[in-house]
Amino acid sequence: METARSAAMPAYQRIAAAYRGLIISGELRPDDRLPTEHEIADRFGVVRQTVRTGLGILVTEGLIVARRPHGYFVRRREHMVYRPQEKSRPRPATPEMDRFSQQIVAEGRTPHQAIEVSLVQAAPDLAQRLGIMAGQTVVARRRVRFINGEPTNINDSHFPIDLVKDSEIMSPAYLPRGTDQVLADLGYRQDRAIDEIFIRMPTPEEIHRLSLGPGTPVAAHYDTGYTAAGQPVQCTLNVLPGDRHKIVFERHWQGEPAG
Amino acid sequence: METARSAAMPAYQRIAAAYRGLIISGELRPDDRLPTEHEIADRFGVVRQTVRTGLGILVTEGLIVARRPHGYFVRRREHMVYRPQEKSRPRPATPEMDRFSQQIVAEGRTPHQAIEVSLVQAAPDLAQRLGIMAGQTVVARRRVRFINGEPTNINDSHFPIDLVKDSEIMSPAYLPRGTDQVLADLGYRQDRAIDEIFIRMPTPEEIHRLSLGPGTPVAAHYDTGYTAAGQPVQCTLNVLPGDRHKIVFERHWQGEPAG
DNA sequence: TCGTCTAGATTGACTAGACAATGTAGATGT
DNA sequence: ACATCTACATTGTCTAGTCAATCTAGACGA
Repeated sequence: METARSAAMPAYQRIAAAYRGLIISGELRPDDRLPTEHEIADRFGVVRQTVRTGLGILVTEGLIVARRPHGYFVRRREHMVYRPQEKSRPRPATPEMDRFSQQIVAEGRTPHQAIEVSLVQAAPDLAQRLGIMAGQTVVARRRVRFINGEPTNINDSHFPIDLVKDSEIMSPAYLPRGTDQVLADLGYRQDRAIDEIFIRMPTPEEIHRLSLGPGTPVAAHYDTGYTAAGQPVQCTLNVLPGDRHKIVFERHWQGEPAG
Repeated sequence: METARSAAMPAYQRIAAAYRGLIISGELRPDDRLPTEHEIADRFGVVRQTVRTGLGILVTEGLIVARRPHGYFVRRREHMVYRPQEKSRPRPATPEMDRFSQQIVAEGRTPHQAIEVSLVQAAPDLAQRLGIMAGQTVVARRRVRFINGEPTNINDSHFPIDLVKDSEIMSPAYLPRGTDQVLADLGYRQDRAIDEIFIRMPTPEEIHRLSLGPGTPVAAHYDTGYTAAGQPVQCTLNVLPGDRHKIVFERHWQGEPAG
């Protein structure tokens, strides 16, 4: 268990570096157990608290998890593919499922979602994207999507209330047509969207809704849809935990043809 | 921002929640100073170590930074816009600058980059994307991009050595044409790319190259380019610190025209 | 056999200190 | 006036414990 720069680094960092190395090199594999805090403390000649500080780093890096009273285990991660581009393709003709559910079923897994509709005051970030004043009322369709019973991502759609009041969008029921089609039928067909993705640590609310462990960063994906006239008509915030997703899209070259 | 569950929550979480609330609500603004650990300890009736645990959470969430011996400060963040789509547009006719530098100069800031070329053995993730065996040699053009003297992102391009040996790509000099054009001139014109974005905490190497503070997640953006024949010819890993970037792209609807 | 209870191992939270490291501001000396 | 030094406040690292919470495996009992 060599430690590189041993002398210069504080003990807790040496401990973190040692086990990080074992994990990255593959010597410790997913679901493998680390020694107990007491054992590590003895090996490195420090007290338990120092070990905790070191392992705490690896926990916040998302490399290990603590399971009391079993010990620390190397974390396993598998990524669901998230394709923002798919949203602007015509929806396949299976009106009883949205794209998310279709993809999950195609992967042989079981989707589930709970929709909740509420009226909220637009936070500044949302208001700016929807072109309204902060604090104005918007309709929020908030949902957490589950795969095999586990919360996987957040999908909160927001609409200016003037556009959708009295429409189906106000109903917490699942809309087979999709909200984009409902908006189109109301005369607000979208033909352009701007996607913005921020990388950050989750808020406590997000941690709660997604049952996130510590050390899990998220991507916050704002999808703002515009009509041909340039009016923003919806803004959806997708929150994707980093340990459960990869974002994938494809590009084809514009300009002179290949040859 | 009520603290809810106050009684049930451990003290260090109450402390974190309290100051998190002050920051999110805007009561504490960027660059504002928090009370000292001792003061907070007195206010909450705990010892300093408990305060440190609580503030440590906010540090790893990226909300505050500690500056010794001045105290804790609310972190300021501004995002550089990262547009993966731009890469597949024809390059504007300013051969002395790449797209990154062009964008930065247009924003009135000063770009800088240091390129380093080396031969490395392909790690499994890279090998898979380039369609070669893990451990085979690839050419790596590694660079850290700076804005106003501060490291901002990592851009490491990788090429199978057979394709580029003896070409300009082996030179650590800046290539005005761009590596894509060099590849095209060698007969490997790309016409398609797959983008994959992972959200995770940075490795120690990335922390070092980018001088990242604690609590900064990154987006790891793999850009793999293919020829018309479907052969992967380059794989670039961009590492974007979450506190300095937002990823932006735009979609236009396919399917029936708007109306 | 089957359920229940208990002891034990392990992580979680916290106390009460000590000393080190690091900038700053003020004191000091020339 | 200027440079240098020093005291100090603050965070960083670490020790040495205590008690709580949680889950398991094995003992025990009906």
